[in-house]
Amino acid sequence: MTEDEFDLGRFLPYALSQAAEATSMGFQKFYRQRYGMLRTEWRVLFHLGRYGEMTAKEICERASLHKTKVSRAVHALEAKRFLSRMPQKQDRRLETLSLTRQGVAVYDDLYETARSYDAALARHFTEQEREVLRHCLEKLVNL
Amino acid sequence: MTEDEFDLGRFLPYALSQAAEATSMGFQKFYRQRYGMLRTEWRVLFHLGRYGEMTAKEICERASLHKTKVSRAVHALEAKRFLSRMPQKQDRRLETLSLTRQGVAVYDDLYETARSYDAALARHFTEQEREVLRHCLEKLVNL
DNA sequence: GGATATTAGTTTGATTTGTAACTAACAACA
DNA sequence: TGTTGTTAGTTACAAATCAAACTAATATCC
Repeated sequence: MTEDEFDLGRFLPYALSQAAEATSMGFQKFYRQRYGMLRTEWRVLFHLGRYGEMTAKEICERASLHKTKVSRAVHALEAKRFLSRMPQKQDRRLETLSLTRQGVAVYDDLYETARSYDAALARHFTEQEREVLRHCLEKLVNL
Repeated sequence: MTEDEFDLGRFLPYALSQAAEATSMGFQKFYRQRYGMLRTEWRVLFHLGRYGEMTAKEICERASLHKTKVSRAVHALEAKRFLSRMPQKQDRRLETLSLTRQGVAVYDDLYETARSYDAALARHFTEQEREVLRHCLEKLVNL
């Protein structure tokens, strides 16, 4: 293959999708098998566990998720008793979402799982490679 | 944030998904708006345009796509008259797929578009960063 | 106060995806 | 030949996603 050949593997959106797919699938089985959760549910749970209680709106912004996705994830997490809602007095459109005791336990478990899953991935790269990778990905997201 | 803090942005599957999402959305509008194509259709079209005629099975393998996805994309591309099928004499389960003249024109257009889209992304990074990025993504896919 | 516009969140219907069962053709081997 | 197994591709049904319309509450402006 000459230097000039433009191949799918060199097309950044494709290469990123494939890598994202590969690594996400590996982690997905934890939250799916253990807790029957979907990807959006895991993200919402993570945000609440990591940053504390907040409204659905705030989750949308922080996680760059559409409000319908968040709405459904919140319902699903509520049905699993991982999350509870508390209407705000001063603005009854808003509800403060927070994890239940059980939700916190699930978060703790998945947090540690994510951490070691990530560490296992990181082991394939040098510190310098990780730096560059992180930097590139961040730049692409905020592009 | 301390060095020890493990954040979503540092979780590789998440960072990759976000970056993939961001870059894919940008390119998606070309094949969607111009040709009403879905992502899988674009990938199938690309494979046929780039590597020449082949069977659905071969596309599945090369593109790491499930056979139902390919089946549906092939039907869609056929409906758009971008692709035609030619049953094989020696094994009638197989059909050789190839792009029509129109399909080739679409491929040529999207190929050039992808090339310049990718070049635009690449401009944000140094040659060294691109190398590391490419290397890391490839490793993650074959992990 | 009352009309109009925003905002948070939900619901609905259409599109897309995933999973598993299915069909048709071929292969292997008694 | 006939039985059993495999393979390529399709179909059918359930699950998930997306966009747009909707509801209820608040804000704005006259």
